[in-house]
Amino acid sequence: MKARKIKKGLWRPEEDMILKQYVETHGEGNWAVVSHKSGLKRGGKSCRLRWKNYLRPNIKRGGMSPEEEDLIIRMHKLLGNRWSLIAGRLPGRTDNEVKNYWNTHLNKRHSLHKRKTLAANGRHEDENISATSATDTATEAPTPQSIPPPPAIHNGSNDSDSTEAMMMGRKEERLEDGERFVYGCDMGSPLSMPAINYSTSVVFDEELLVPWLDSSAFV
DNA sequence: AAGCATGCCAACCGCGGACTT
DNA sequence: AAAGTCCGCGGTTGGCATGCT
Repeated sequence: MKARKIKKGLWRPEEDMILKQYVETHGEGNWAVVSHKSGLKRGGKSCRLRWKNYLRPNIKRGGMSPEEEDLIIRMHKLLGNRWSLIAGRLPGRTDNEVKNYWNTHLNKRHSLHKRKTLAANGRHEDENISATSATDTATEAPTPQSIPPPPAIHNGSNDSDSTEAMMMGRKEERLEDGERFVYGCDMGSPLSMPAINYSTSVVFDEELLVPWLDSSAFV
């Protein structure tokens, strides 16, 4: 069969217009078909990315507000590099934007703060980390009262959480019993179990956390 | 003014999971 | 059940803009 030549690199305004018009007319989904039928010489993945990150309605561009920044920091502390999950809590922001913002602004700031804190406390950085997680760069203490409590009772019928539940349940973050996550974290969140020292770790049930994250209370 | 270094961000790549045949 | 395809994710790279020497 004849392989189409795939164009790469920056998108031109004409290409944006074509893709936008096509998606608005035919809808999202099946990006391989979109790229073919719209006449764009782009791969399906490229079309999808461009639409999702730039052309979609309600995309928010520009600098992050302090509130957004704070939310990113706190979410990253909880979730690690789950950019799509974090972006889901920031209306109009994309995972790519959140990821870039973290890598260019917050990550640097945090490692600096981390070094200062460790030097001041004179303790080992891995101390009190109870389980493997992707939160290796997150150490700064957020404002405890700003995080809403998780739901008290698990709603078992909430199947809209399946995607996040699947992601949250990735094996590398599961403990031996497969039931709970324990993240090294020094935040004083209501998530913490009463018996646990707030300054050392946060413990929560996956089944509780996922619907909680999915609730609008966090936005 | 020119060359180099650094910062930033858009886009690509590879992988894994879900879905379809 | 197996193979193929699609989709979405996180990591990484390329290139432009800006600052510094």
